Amino acid sequence: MPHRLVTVEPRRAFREPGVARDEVMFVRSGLLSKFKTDGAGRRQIVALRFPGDGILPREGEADYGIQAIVRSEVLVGRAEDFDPIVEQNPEMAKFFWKLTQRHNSIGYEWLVNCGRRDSVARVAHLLCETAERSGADVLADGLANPFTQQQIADITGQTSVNVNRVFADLERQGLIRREGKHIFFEDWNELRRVGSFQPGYLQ
Amino acid sequence: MPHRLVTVEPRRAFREPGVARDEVMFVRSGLLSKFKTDGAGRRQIVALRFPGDGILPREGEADYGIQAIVRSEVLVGRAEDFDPIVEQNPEMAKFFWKLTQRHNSIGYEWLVNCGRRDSVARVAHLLCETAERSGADVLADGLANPFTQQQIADITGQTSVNVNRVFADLERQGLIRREGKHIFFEDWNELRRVGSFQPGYLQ
DNA sequence: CAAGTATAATAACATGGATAAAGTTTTGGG
DNA sequence: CCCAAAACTTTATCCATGTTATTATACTTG
Repeated sequence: MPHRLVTVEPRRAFREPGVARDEVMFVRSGLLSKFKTDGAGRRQIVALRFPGDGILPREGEADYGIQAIVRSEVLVGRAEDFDPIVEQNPEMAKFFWKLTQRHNSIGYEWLVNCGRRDSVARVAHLLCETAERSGADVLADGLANPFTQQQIADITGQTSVNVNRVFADLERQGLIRREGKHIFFEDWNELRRVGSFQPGYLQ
Repeated sequence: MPHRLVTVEPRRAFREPGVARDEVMFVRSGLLSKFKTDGAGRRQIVALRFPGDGILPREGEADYGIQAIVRSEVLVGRAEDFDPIVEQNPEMAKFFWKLTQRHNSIGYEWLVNCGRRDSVARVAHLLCETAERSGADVLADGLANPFTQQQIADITGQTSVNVNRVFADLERQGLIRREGKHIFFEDWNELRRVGSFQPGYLQ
């Protein structure tokens, strides 16, 4: 399938919401976010795309924008090239179907996170999920936290001020330890408990 | 495709979360909800299924439960019968693909709703979305509100006490009028504005 | 029809996070 | 290497929403 490799820098939106798009994207390295804004312009990050994840085409204009969390390499192809491949290849179709279902499950869990958990639990849950999805051996090496506190706020539906408080809290409780942007999990089990993180939804 | 017609009563869970399922369902009439619970047992409704919507099978156990909002007629088939039909029929595949994308978009919008809007806006937004999805001529006839206030709380991530306050508020502001469970939209445009409801995401 | 249960409405009180403002540290582009 | 911009941190204040409780009303079901 014809495609080009694009390096996406964080800090500027890579794709704006509300613009017609007919692209397929695959994350090769880095981390992308999908975001929307409410009427008053406040941003909500609605999904993350790790390496191996794709951003599949939509008919009409996409209602979300795309922004890199860290510098990312993205393979970009055209929907018209992608669609027939999936149509003619049942294994492909199945693969993307499962991927979409996985993203769906994560979306449901995020809704529970925003709707029903307090701020500490939300951040704890996000840290656990990110640790799992990043594929690193977090117990040994910790997590190279890719997010700014504002981004964590945009994911968990809070303000950056409160995220800062929550981090201080988690550290004071001895659940995490921070060295710069690196996070070590001092008490993984307790962090999971606090965030009521049950990784089953990641399948 | 072989299937059976099931009448689902509200008030009891139709399917519990965390149980293996290999069913496809199609809503013929009524209204279903998908729900999850956080660690502390607090419920979050993560999706609604109106007539014409389907609930497609997942591999492994479903992490969500299903409960009817109102008495519903549901066609239930088996995943093993459904899958080959979709695989062999590109138009079918395309139809379900689009349906899934629509549900996805709605999920993103719900996340914005829970994460970034205040309680009045959340309820206003839900009312607008429900009015649109129900397909009724809401300007003329209003909406036969299918939800309890507790269910609205479970959708919008609040408590039922606060939902009650919000309804009183919307009524006092002259945006809606209630007669029993029926809601008349006295100022649809203002309600849309308050909920920052942009129906584009419904496609 | 009676009894039990869910829903709705309202009140009083508690509190988690928002908001605002300002200072400090880190980052990255030129 | 330096400077400007971004990110982080902290404090003070306040209000929107949670919590808990009570009562009235309307369903459901035996």
